[in-house]
Amino acid sequence: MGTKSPRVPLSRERALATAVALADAEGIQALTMRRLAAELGVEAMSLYYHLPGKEGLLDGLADTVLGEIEAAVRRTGTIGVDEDWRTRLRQRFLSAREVMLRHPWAPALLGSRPTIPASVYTYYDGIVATMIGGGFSYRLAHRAVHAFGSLALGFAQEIFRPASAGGQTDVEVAEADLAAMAEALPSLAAMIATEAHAMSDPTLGWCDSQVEFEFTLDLLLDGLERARDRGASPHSR
Amino acid sequence: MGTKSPRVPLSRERALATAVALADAEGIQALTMRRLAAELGVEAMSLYYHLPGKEGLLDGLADTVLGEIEAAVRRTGTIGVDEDWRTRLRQRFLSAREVMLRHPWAPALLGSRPTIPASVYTYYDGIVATMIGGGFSYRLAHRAVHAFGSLALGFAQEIFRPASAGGQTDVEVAEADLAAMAEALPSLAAMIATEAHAMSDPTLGWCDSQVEFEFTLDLLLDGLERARDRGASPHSR
DNA sequence: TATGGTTACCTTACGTCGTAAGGCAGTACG
DNA sequence: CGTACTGCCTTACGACGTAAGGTAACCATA
Repeated sequence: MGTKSPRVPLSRERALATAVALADAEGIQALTMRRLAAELGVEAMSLYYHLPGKEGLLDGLADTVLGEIEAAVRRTGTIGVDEDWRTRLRQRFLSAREVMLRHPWAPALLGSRPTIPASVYTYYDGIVATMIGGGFSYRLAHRAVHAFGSLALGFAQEIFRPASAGGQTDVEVAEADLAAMAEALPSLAAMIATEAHAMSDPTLGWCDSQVEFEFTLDLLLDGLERARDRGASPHSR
Repeated sequence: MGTKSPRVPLSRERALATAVALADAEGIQALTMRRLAAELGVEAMSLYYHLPGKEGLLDGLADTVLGEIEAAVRRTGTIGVDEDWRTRLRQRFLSAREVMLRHPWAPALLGSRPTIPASVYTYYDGIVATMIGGGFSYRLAHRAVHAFGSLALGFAQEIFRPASAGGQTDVEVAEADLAAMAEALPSLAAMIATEAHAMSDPTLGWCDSQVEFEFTLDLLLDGLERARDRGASPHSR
């Protein structure tokens, strides 16, 4: 023992791991630069050599959580590869939920990032890939992504936001470097390309969130009505 | 002319209205006590005579937004009274969405309140009442409330939260003063009473969020599968 | 008309936050 | 043997929420 002098020399990874632990233990509001530094046996300003600032720390937290989710998905996924789309999606969402229950602050954090983290796109790429593999059209996969909403990652405000309130971000990401994302996010890129191409009115952008909202609404109302007429649970087949 | 001396003497209502306008115009992060006071031609500490503090201000904002929603619901609702449950729910959700689009900060605000505002319960009471009137069981109405999730008010983290992470709030509200809420929220109270009574394992509380989550998941997957097999939109009938 | 209390606003100040600016030891390499 | 760089530290600034207490206007009562 001898807790003086940083034997482990402090790094972005160590800082992020400690930040996750601190947020888990005492809530996200306890996660301040000074407090995190103290937890690491260090002064606040030292963190700035490994993190670009508080916002950068939060972005790193978001990526860390998404990484946990991907790891959990892969873990349960390896048991039965080549499952059908339905069990694959179920595994994905249930794994995500498990991780989110471990980190109750994570959904709000993801929803509060001013720009959507790349790891979130990766996550959605997996969803779209699964659906395309399950025989869904790109259009329906797109609608499904909206319909899942908060089931997927526990937050959902973006459904209400018309693509970052100004035709920025989403649309720009899509149109500007669609080619660049094609390799990292093949399914998502293909979906966006297809949807943008099929758009009747291109002035609206490739995604009319009002239409998606109503689609989801009808999907749920239909399902509930059917459940009412049958008696209890879903599982139509 | 003559901007000096408060001709309008400042009040909770004026403060809240100005706060909404400020958040709309410059984002929720611009809403500080000093800034809001300046907007009202007053010093920061003067606000404390009409509001209990920053948290109280945010609670007031939440209630204000919910009030706007209820007003919008009533406005569209008066056109065709005695509609069926489906159009009534559609009107409700679309009205809520309209209001949320006017106040993009509102979903995150609602999701961040440490205790759920009473006006939110009122809103959900209306949903349950409509569903019961539409021939749904209390059980199914309960599941529907979970399934709607972020469709209803644009936020959804509570689905991931096991009743405020400790068996507090929700359950306590339910069991402690269930009788007290019965008059203000008759449908919600009846639903909770019924569900709590039908609970097989009372140690879990009256609501197992994992079960609700999986119900919603299957509801969506069923609906999407049906949409895939048919070709396009929902509307089964 | 004088007086004491209440109301509504203000001033000052404290502790906490994120972080800019710069200091100062070690280590690495010419 | 410098000397430049790295990694951590100290100090300080402005903005935040708000506790404590001051002050001026109003208003009922004597």
